[in-house]
Amino acid sequence: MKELEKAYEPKEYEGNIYKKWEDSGLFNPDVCIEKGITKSDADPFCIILPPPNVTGTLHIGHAVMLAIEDVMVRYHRMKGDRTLWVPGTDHAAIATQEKVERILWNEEKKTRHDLGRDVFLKKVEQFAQDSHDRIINQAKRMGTSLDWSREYYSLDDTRNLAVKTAFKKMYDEGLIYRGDRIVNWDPKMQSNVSDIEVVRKEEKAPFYYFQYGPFTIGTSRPETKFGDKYVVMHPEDARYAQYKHGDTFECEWINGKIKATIIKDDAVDPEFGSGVMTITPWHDATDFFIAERHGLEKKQVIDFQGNLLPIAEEFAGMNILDARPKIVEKLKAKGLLVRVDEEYVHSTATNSRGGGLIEPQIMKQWWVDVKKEFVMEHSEIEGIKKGETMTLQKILQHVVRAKQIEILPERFEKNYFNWVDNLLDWCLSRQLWYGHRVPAWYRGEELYVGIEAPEGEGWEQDPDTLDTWFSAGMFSFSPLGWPDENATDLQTYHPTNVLETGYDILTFWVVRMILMTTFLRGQVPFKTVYLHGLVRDEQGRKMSKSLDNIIDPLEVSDKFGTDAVRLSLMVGSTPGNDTKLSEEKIGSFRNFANKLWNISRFTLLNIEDPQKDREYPSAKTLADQWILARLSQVVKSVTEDIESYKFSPAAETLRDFTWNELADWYLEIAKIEGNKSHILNFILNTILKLWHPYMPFVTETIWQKVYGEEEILMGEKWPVMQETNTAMDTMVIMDFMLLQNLVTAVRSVRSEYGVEPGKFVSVYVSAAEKKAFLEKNSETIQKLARIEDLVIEEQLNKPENAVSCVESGLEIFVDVSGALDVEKEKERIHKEIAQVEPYITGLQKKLENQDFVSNAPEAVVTQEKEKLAVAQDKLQKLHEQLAKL
RNA sequence: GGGUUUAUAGCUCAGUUGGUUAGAGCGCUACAUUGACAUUGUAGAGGUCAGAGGUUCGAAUCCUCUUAAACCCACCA
Repeated sequence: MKELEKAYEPKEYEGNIYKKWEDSGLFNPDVCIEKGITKSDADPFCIILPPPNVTGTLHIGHAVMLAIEDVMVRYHRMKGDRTLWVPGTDHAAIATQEKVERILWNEEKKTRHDLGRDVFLKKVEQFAQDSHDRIINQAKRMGTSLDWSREYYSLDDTRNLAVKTAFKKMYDEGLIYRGDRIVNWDPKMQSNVSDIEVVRKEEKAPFYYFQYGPFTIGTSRPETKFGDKYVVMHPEDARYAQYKHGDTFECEWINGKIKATIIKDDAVDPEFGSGVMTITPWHDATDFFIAERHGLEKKQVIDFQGNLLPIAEEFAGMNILDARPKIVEKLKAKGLLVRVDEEYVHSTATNSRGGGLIEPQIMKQWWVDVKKEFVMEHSEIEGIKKGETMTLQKILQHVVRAKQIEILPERFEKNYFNWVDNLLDWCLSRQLWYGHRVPAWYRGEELYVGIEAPEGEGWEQDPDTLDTWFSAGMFSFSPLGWPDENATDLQTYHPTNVLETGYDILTFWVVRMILMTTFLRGQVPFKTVYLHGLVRDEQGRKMSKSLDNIIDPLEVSDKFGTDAVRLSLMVGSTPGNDTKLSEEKIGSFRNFANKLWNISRFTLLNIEDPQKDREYPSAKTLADQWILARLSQVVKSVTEDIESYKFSPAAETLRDFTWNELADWYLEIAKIEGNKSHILNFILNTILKLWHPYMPFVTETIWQKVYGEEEILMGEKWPVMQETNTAMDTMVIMDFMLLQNLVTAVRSVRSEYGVEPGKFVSVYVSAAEKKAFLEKNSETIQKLARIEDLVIEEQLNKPENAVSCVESGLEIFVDVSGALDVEKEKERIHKEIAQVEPYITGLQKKLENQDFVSNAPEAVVTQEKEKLAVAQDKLQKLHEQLAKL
């Protein structure tokens, strides 16, 4: 006979199990088809793993993503779908380059410019490779059933071809243009960054009011004011009605007299400050757009290092932060400083990577025009026809509004539309070195955009690289073989089924994926977006190095087992909401994994000849009928929950069934009734399959111990839902509940009277019409409740020295042999009466209410009547018992 | 300034379209333990569902307002 060790030790098995999965080839759907596990014409199910950045290691957030996706993938594979989960990593241009630059500075006090582009890139590549290897190992440790044969890197040759092809196609269509626009320049990083990469931080800074001709203007940035020669106010502002748009005046300013022009524009908030401002179009986005609207001159004041240009005269060459107080000093000396608000709070823009202070600059950059019209060349999108005129923005709005893409939870659609409805052109180019080069070449005034360098001498490639999200925008199809439109994977698996990712990158990534995919392929990238929440520490704080509250997924996997970690990340969390994680929580799932192990251990000791494919077992006893009825309900409910992305409820249903019903009741009864080999085999077989997506290691380990090492659970078929007689099941479940209630009632009395757990008692039951039923199950009841003599009659009198109670319509008398305490009993019965009486009164009132009786559905009224009858019966019996004391 | 979310037992959370005497896990209390499992079992205590109104025969659930916390967006000169 096979036997399991006493406790489940994850460390002993996890490594081998993963290797066995890998060796089996079953992560690859083609192998599943070859081996006959999946039918070649089965429905495809595909998820592209959101590729982790090669900036370091996987954190707990990655673990959530891996766990949820692995549940879906393992479920669909077992269900028989042609299931593909594609792994990859992302070069994360700015994040990776910043990290390597920081290391370079800390270790060698060198900048990237000291090394030069080629040498620096070699260093980044090495760093990326190391990170990649670490990440892959970590992902494997989490038990992920990713098809490693299809792994991609966002910067590899195939993806580079995809990027160049996409860029050219969008350029040829006029959707990509090169132009001078204001960008977020990071002088520290020496690159522009996109709006979403900028974080704003609140800061208290002096706010200065200066006299500017007849006006008072306010600013927290005096150093930008050298070139200011336009003064802007709201056209409706009555205070300044006397000034006309285009009027000019002379006034004294920082470095002498200037000529200023009056501009009326409704971008000015009359409530703010004096309602008048001067503008610096080169270094402020709002000002830039005002200048654009009125065709005003723009002048650069600050250079790309963050120092003042010659326009600042005596301040030229100074860093802006050093110059600021000196400029204020000078204006004060000239009598132009009106007042200073020292309590002013505003927010400053910094680069989310590296923390550099953003200085807006006007620069020539590459952009995606989201509002330009173009003709759809190809469309499989419902509601958009081939040949129809669209804009990128309109497509983005359409596909979600028309439910071509479902966002879960639904409320994030609001975020999506908030973003998409206010969409601005997308700045593609970065002055970074690590990334896809812009596929553009220049020769004098000539510009060429293409896949390869143009023919002829003297062409120079654009030194800039592309925003990481440009390549990431193609991740639903570039990992499947695009631009080869005939690639089998692309044909089979696109559009993919689910994009599962954190809600924090909805706008970063999801929007860009939809944009790129709909334009380039005329398809949506995925049908469903499932957004998980962030994992926080037990106090709800973000995990960070400085708080030292980081839970490392591998560390806790070592300690508690990977299955426990996976479960703890899924149970108790709902899509779009953050979850709190603690080691205690993980520990409780470690306990559960061990429980499942011991359930299996017990089962194994009680079955002869374990076989995995047996016909549906027949039930011999009530308990058998009950557990099978419950099992099929559980199969149904778990299947439906997983299908509808309710991963936590599915696991909770399973856990409650496994622990509270199977282990606590059925296995105990199996010990009494005996001879349950076939049915135990069937139940074990089914729950191992049901648990497999959540806890792949422990279930696979048990499976191989039970059925042999050549067997692989991950390739098994998902349990089928049995055709059941619902009415019968309900009756069986009700009957079993009566048995449970009786047993629990007796145990409760025993506990209350301090009857020693080992001691047997006598119990008398007035069972009315349930007499025959209870007699049939008397042995089970006796053993479960430690009853020596169990007397069951339709109606019997309370024996001497017995404690009585009423449960499910039964009157139960427990002989506590002399320990009966009449006062205590009176008190107990009074307490119960006090509980039932208001309940009855409530129900009576409800049923006397004509509005209720006429308005409520009949079923509800009937139900309430039944409740009342049961409660009244109970009350009556309680009174009788009281009288007999 | 606009928007979103959260508020249910000491803690972490369930509670599907309004109809349960409001549930689970952890923790807590008492008792038990060499027979699958102390990573356990049995029994139990613990909640005016943030507050105030309203709709309804009926509200934890729908509406309005208030309070508290978290987050996102915005052209805070």
